[in-house]
Amino acid sequence: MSNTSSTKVSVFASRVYELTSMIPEGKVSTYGRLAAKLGLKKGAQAVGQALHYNPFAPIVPCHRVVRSDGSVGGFAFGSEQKIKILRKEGIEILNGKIDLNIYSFKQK
DNA sequence: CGTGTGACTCGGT
DNA sequence: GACCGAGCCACAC
Repeated sequence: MSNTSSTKVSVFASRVYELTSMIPEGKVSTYGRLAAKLGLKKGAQAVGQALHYNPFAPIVPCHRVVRSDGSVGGFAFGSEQKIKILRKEGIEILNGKIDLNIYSFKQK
């Protein structure tokens, strides 16, 4: 996903997609965690925007990124869809919330 | 270059 | 638990 020649998307966004695409199936990550990996411990919102503008919508598993409190957060195609997909991947969602203690994907 | 906005997060009420 | 306000960051105007 690295934009080598053209600058369709910002470098920041490219990194976000890269990190997002490496999330394994059945696991999830949070906006804040991705931001931290980019060196922006408080740029969770910026990460969220990058995913919102996500030109790789179906390619990048942006649905595996949720809020730090376990809420599914948002989704370009609607949070309902997001939940559906996550459940399909084997993630159990109770009350629109995900058990981060079980499904959170932490990589160093 | 200043402002507003949002798929965020945290702390207080 | 829900609502609110403040802080942070990238991006569009």
